[in-house]
Amino acid sequence: MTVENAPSWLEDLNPQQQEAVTAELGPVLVLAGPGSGKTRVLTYRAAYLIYELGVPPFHILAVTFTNKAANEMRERIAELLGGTPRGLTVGTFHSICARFLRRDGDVIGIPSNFVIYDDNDQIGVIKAVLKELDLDEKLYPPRRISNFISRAKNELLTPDMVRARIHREEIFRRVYERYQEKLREAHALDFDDLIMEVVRLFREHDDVLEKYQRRYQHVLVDEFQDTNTAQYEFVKILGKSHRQVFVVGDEDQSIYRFRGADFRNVLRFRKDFPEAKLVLLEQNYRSTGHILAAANAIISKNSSRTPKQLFTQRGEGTKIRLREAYDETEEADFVANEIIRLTGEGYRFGDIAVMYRTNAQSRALEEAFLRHEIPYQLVGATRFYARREVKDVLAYLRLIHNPSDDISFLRIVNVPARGIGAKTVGVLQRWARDAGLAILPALRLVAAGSDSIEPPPLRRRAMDAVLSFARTIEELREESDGMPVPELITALLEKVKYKDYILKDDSEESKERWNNVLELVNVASTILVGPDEDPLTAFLERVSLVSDVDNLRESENGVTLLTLHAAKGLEFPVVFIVGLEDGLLPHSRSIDEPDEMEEERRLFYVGITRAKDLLYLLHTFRRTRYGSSDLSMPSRFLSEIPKDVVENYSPGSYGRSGPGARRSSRNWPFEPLGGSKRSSGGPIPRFYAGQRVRHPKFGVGTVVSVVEKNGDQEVRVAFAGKGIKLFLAKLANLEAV
DNA sequence: GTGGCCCCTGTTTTT
DNA sequence: CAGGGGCCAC
Repeated sequence: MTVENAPSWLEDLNPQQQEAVTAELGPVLVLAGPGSGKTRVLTYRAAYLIYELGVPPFHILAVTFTNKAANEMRERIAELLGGTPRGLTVGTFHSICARFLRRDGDVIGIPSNFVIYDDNDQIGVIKAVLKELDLDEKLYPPRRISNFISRAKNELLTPDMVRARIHREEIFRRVYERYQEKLREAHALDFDDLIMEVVRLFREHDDVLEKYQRRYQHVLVDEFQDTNTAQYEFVKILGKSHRQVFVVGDEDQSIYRFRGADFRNVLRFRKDFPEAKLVLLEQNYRSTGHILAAANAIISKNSSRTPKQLFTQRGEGTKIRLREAYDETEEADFVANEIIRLTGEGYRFGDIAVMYRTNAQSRALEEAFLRHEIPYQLVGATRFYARREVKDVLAYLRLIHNPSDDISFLRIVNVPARGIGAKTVGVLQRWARDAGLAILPALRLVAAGSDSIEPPPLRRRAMDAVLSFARTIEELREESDGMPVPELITALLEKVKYKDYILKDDSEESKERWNNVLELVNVASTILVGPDEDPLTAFLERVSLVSDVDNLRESENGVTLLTLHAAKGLEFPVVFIVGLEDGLLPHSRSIDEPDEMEEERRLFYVGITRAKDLLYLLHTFRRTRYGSSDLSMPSRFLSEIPKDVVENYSPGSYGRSGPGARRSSRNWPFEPLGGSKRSSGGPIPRFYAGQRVRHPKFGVGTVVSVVEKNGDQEVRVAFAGKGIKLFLAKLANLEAV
């Protein structure tokens, strides 16, 4: 098949896109810049295989990283072909692997009703292990250990394969070992296991591997630069026999290093599939010229990349609007006011996104939006599924589904309170462990009067409470078989009197909690269950594997608030990026590591390239972090943007020229925003406690305290009748009297 | 065993 | 600033 006789529906692709879509069978690597039609190429390729080459959809596997991307791909393919092709598999790495394991995991000892442990569950298991091994959480922080374990698993390393170089790593390794046993006992897998275990399944069982290779003769992968070693291996093994592997990615948008992603998998791919056809997509259909120029300038500073030069035919467009606000409150206010102004120009709220480096930054924005009555939707942050009440209900469901799930057992054994305290729980844990069983299954044996197990050493009262709890779960389990999940949730809420527990006072917070529980019932009723799936299994799996962006409703007319990470793959006519300060972007944790710095730069690049028409870049003069306010420096990345694509922007109605307008910094190539009165330069006065000073507005006062900060002084001055005011020596026009 | 208070600490990004 | 752990009083 060549481009010349391509069917008409390929005509809306540019030559490079066509080249990729109609590439001969065999491995294909598409390196696609932002906005160059990456997803389009992927969906057209799938459609092309089916429609032109007559490949049965059954033989196609398309893999993405988020459910949202998977759904989009499925829909777009359906649009092209006029209906969803039967048997086509589209899903995330995690959901696909979970499915494989439910079906075939038994040969490597994975029960088909396994639960998926999330982050918090993992920490819970690690803490339990630390207690068991009598290790101090202070010395061996669970968070670190979980990262350690995750990193190992992403590299496909089992505990015995991890080589510890220092004592501490050896401890981590042992915790990993015991952690893994505990997961197995609980019939649980964590996120990383889903991938790693499938790879193990494929490696250890040729027959299973061959079955999947025969089924999936075409493998398509989106966002290939985000794969970690385990995911790469998954793709490689599956494609080994037929080599029909079509991957699309962009090294410049690799922003998940911290969770094991390695964009060098692109290079590895070229080595493992040397015959791979390489296609570069450089034409950008999204952004205007100025925005693209900034993006190109930023990313070209990175050393490890395949040079690409994006171009657009959209014209130069509006210059980038750069602004400094005094602090995060003013920054948010500026964004809000500007959004209102833009809606007057015909933009809709839904056209606009505000992006930031850390979730904590969303707060100031939310507050401003509430004040200005701007509708918004927040992606991520305090996620619905992380809410306590939601997790409680899910723990009940998980325990019903899988009685060995000790983490869920521990979570709810005393929720609502039923007189089973920490001591009792401790006894139960030790007792079950010695018996080599999970807690609930062990209790079941006791309840059944089995003589294969000694009852736990508990007092009568505690024992009764525990057995009653076990019976409750057992009854729910019996009643629930095959029951639709919403009904099951309702039944269990009733049975354990969860509503009374949540609504024990009638605060707003309680009501909101209860609403969340009801929302969960609602979610359960919207989940699609396949014909051969158990409803509860399906529900729990969908819920475990949702990502933040999955919940983004594009149809809704609200401003989108999201992290730069969550923004990847999206586009908006108007984008605000806030908090462009050293320490935030680039993040302070990355500044002394060159590789990390390159990743921060890519993150900025991803943000910039989300914008179609208007891009606003904001930073503050001072920012409150961890409760205290510090002076901030503009992000060093800002100085990498060519000056001629930036407009120093100050909208008419909002022309404040606060202290932030003045700055002398080598980071700072841009003209200050107008209005500065204070002459720059000249010696900055030094102050000391007890000194008498004069302020132009407050008059004469006494210095109460002086704190040295970032080369400046924070001066507290008491004024008679006006209280104590805080100033920065460099800015406030304080003079010694 | 429960609930409340206080201190302390650790603060990135997430399937 | 906020979540968690430790400690205390019921």
